[in-house]
Amino acid sequence: MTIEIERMADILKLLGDRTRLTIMTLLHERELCVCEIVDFLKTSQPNISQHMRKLKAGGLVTEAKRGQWVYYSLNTQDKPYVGEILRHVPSQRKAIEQQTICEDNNCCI
Amino acid sequence: MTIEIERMADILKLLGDRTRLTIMTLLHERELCVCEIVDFLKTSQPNISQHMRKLKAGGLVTEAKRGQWVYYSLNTQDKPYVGEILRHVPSQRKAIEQQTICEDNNCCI
DNA sequence: TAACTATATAATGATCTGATTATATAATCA
DNA sequence: TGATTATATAATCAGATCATTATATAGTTA
Repeated sequence: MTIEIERMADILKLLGDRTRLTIMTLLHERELCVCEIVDFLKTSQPNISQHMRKLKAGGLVTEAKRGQWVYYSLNTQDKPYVGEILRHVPSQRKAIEQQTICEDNNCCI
Repeated sequence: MTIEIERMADILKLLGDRTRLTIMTLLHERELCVCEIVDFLKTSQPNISQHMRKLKAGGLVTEAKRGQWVYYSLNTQDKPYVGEILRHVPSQRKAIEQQTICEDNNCCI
């Protein structure tokens, strides 16, 4: 029981960071590769990579390698409260659609 | 919009700590005074006091002074996802009932 | 094979955080 | 009023966290 609280606190801590919460909200719309997330968040690739590693270690996302790209998607079926949280975060859909992903460096083409 | 994500991340960060998440779960059962929380969590009074200050600053709890005691209760009506989270934390009700609150120092009598 | 692209890892450093110890404030009680 | 109880605040510190810079790995393409 105590262990479960600890585990939940760890998950909430992962969500309690602006960058990671935004990433999770983006992934709530659709699967994305690292370079898309980098483009969207206007931060460095290693920064995103480190955050993805934490999210993966926490079991919140899964990865799928395709060619030279690594696609991340949500893995939160077993944590209904995470879905509930993401449903309450302002959607990033419009922002995603408006942005021509990878327009600068033409990644993921 | 971005501001709202920031705000949500701040709230989730508050919940992303074992001590505070347990406090919130206790308060989800009923209003409690500081000394009861101290007794339950087996930690120091200043430690709880600091956490309560953070929770209050984050708008997650409200306080009510009665005599020399300060009672805290949840203030999450406007944050439905917080209630959703707390509903998924293992209940502390039995633990609360089992424990004779303040049995050692007879506080809150 | 060499150059290029996408991603991961490592090292570093500034900042933040949680807990402790000591002290202050404020209400109650004898 | 003085002692006691409940709570808050301040100072300190070790450890965690986030971002950056530099470098490594691995797949792709010319």
